[in-house]
This record gives sequence, structure tokens and C-alpha cells, in this order.
Amino acid sequence: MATRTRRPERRENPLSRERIVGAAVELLDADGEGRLTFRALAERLATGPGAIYWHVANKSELLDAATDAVVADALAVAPATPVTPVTSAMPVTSVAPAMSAASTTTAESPRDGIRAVALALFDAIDAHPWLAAQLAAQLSRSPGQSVAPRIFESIGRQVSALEAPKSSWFTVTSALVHYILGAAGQNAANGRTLGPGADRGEFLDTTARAWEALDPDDYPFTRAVAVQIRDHDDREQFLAGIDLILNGVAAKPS
Amino acid sequence: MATRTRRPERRENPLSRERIVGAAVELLDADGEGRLTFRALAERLATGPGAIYWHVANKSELLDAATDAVVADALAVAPATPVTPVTSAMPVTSVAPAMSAASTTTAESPRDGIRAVALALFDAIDAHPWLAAQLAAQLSRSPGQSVAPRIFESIGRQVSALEAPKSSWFTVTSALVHYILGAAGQNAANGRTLGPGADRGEFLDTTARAWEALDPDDYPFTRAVAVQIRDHDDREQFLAGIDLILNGVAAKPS
DNA sequence: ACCTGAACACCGTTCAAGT
DNA sequence: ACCTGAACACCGTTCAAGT
Repeated sequence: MATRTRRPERRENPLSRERIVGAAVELLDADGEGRLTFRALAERLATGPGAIYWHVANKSELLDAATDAVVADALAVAPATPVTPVTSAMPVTSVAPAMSAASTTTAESPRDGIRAVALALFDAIDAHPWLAAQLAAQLSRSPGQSVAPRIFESIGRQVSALEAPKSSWFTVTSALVHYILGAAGQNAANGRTLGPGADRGEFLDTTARAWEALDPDDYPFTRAVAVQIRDHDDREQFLAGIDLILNGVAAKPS
Repeated sequence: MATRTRRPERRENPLSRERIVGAAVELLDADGEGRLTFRALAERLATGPGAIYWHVANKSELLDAATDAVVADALAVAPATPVTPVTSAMPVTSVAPAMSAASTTTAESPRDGIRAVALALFDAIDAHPWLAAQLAAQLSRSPGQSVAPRIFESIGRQVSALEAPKSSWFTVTSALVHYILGAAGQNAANGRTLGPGADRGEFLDTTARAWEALDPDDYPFTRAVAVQIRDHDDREQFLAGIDLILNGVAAKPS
């Protein structure tokens, strides 16, 4: 501790996969994926670009590792194991079961569980905007190759505890995951164009004004909803979309 | 075919923004965004890389132009103008109005209109997988700067003709657009990993088998829905998700 | 076992020079 | 007005050489 007067010695601070991934996440958060460079990374780690390749195979593996690290954290906050485990035989009715020995959190209704996981992902993507594209690309990988399939599993378990026919599980879970990734990614993109220092209320007001000034013939709808964007809460809006989908689960088609 | 003996003459085939964008779309479709290169593009157009910059400012403008061209086609097939125009005063009730002089297609219910636009986008993204990421990034742009806001408008108009409170329009439209882009992008990514020559049934069977072989403790849900992926139709599945959201629109929360 | 740093084969983009 | 092609400042990645 007190010996930390000199800058870190190589021996005390050797390169490691963890340090590399950590620095990568920092660069990603600060500058976005386009600016994550092996040379920039090497400089930050006080080494040469070649050294990184001893610990990481290539850039895409580095991106995967960064994604895994961040998402694993996010999913750890939300409970990975839901109230009701999937029983492979029959559609599960969502009669609240006896409290299970939940690992991290108190037991919740599946609906609240979905909200919790969704919000955890929303916040993670908000804090790390580059996550959205990364996760979307990873969803088609086989489980075990990345965290993205874990998200699918995590949402799906809660869906299986909903009172919905088993035949709808896949559709519902897919819809939820797509919505979550899409909406969270959008929010992150907005935040990015906004910039870190800017005023949110002012930004919303500006967009609302711009929407209201659109050509009535070309953009009647966008004009009509301009008011709604002016004073909406991002997370509330996001959760409203989740509820919309969940409401559709048991509803009969009109 | 048989006429393709000489290479095209310069004077008869001058460079133009249109030709460049067309060639870019071809490269994008064939090799993906990573392989769209000004040098490859120049070679395909029998010119130097510098020449392209006379017609296009930079790569991101080229990508935008390619996206615009492809999406404009897709939205032209689906009706851009819906049965019921947005009236800014009151929530519109979806009593079928008198047939309007629809520009391209016969009048439809808003629900069918949404399905049509969604399916057109699904097919476009299926044919041009690089579209998904491009559109997601463009959604946060102001209308007029890209086609993405037109998609929002196009879906939104139909939403406004649904029997839903006006206060929900923004949420519903956002949810739909996010789902459409997310699900279509996912499908395109799957098709990409599948490859052009492979057998779809065999591919689905392989994934289903892989899912069924997962650890029951870690992936109970994914295992449980493995059957459902085996013989599902992509477009049907996609539309089921749309219907799910639409069903949620008027449903009361449970 | 781990790190260095030069080198290779690329990129997007610019720009003097041509027609 | 439009095109050429060399050049600049980057990239990811490799690899002989060091410790």
C-alpha cells in the first residue's frame, strides 16, 4: 500500500487477461468500439501491441470477453434463477410457489423477475452503449460461447413461470429479448448523441420541437407524438414496453 | 451473359452516385459490411478509390445511401400511407373508414397494415443482413437525415388507427419498431451463420439437438423450447411476435 | 513463460496532377 | 467537371528476438 510511490513495476503489475479486458472496457466506455485499438490499449497498459496477443487471440475475442464481463455483472444483480424452475412436463401455472432458497434476491413474481432482468440490462447498456450491437451479434451463437444465450435463458425461465401456454414460450421470450436489446440500444444511442455533459430536458425539448416542425403531410404521426417525448422517463417508457408485451401474452386476439 | 466479352467503356458507363451505391449494395450483400472497401468498390467499378470521393463524401454517407436505397424499395411495397390518417385531436377509433385513394395498395385494417410493413422490413433485412445494424444506428437521427425515422412514422400511422389511447402511441410504436429490427436482424444473423448453400431443416435440427444436450441445471428453459425451434417457420414466428405486441395494446394488465 | 517492437498487408481519405 | 494514383496516417496481426 504505502510502497506504491513509484509507478507500477512490471513484475508487480504483469499483463493479464483480466487487466487487458478491464482496460478494453474502459476504452470502449470512453470512446466507443471504433476507437478500441490494440495500439491504444497497449499504450494504456504501458506495453507493446504484440504483448496483448499473448493473452487474447484477437480483437473479436477481446470484444467477447469485454461483453461477458460486463453482462455477467448485470445479470448477477438481477436473479439468474427465478421463483419457479422450468418443469419440462406441463405448462406451469403461476401460482406463487413456496419461497425457494433464492441465491441472491428475494423471490418475485415472474413478471417482476422479467422487469428486474430487463432493467438490469437496460442500465448496463446505458452505461456501456457498445454492448447493444455486441449482444445482438452474439445472440445467434451457441450457448456456452457467450453470455447472450444466458440472457435468453434468464428471461425464458421467468416466461415459463407465466401463465402462458408452453407453445408460446419461444415466441414470447424472443420478443422480449429483441425488445430489450432494441430499446436499450436505442436509449444508449440517444444518450451518446446527447453527450455526457448536456442537459436532458433541454435535449428532449429540442427534439420535440423539431418533430413538431416536421411536414404535416410526411410526418403526421411523428408530429402527433412529439408531445409524448418531451417529458417521458426513459426507464419508465422502457418498462411500459415490457408490460405491453406481457399484457399480450395472455390476451386473446381481437 | 454472352455479350460480356469486353469490359465496359468509360464514356458510356460514367461513374455516378447511383452506380456507386448499387455496387456498394452488391458488395454488402455478398460479403457484409466488413468487406465493403473503397478499393474493392473501385475495382468493381473499374476506377481508382479517389474517384468515388467525387460522388460520395465518405464511407458513412455511402452506407447511408445504400440503406436508403434498399429500405425505400421495401417501404414502397408496403403502403406508406395507411387507411386512417392521423387526426391530431382525438384518439382514432378503428371503425373501418371509407376506402381512401391509397397510393399503391388496397386499403387494409391497421393491424394488417402493420403486419405488411413489418414483413416487408423482415424480408428486406433477410435479403440484406447488413441493414439491421445500419437501421438501428440511424433510428436516433432526425427525420430527413435517413430512412429510419420513416419506418417509425410508417408503423406509427397504423398504430394511431388502432383502438388505443393516444398516450400509448409512442410506446407501442417504439416497441414494434424495436421488435421488428431486433427479430429481423436476428433472423438475418442466423441465415448468415447458416450460409447460402446449407439445408435449413438440417440446420434447425442440429441447433435443436444442441439445445437439448445442454446442462439441465444451467439451461432448463432453452432445453424446454428446443422442440419449438425444430419446425418453426421464420416469418410465421416473426408475425406471432407482432401479434403478441398488438394483443397487448388493448389488454388490461393482469 | 512472457514481452518487445519492427514489419506486413491492409484501411479510409486526401490531393496534386491529369483529361 | 471528373478521374487517376501515389501518398499519409492509420489498422489488426505476426514474429523474430529478447528476458
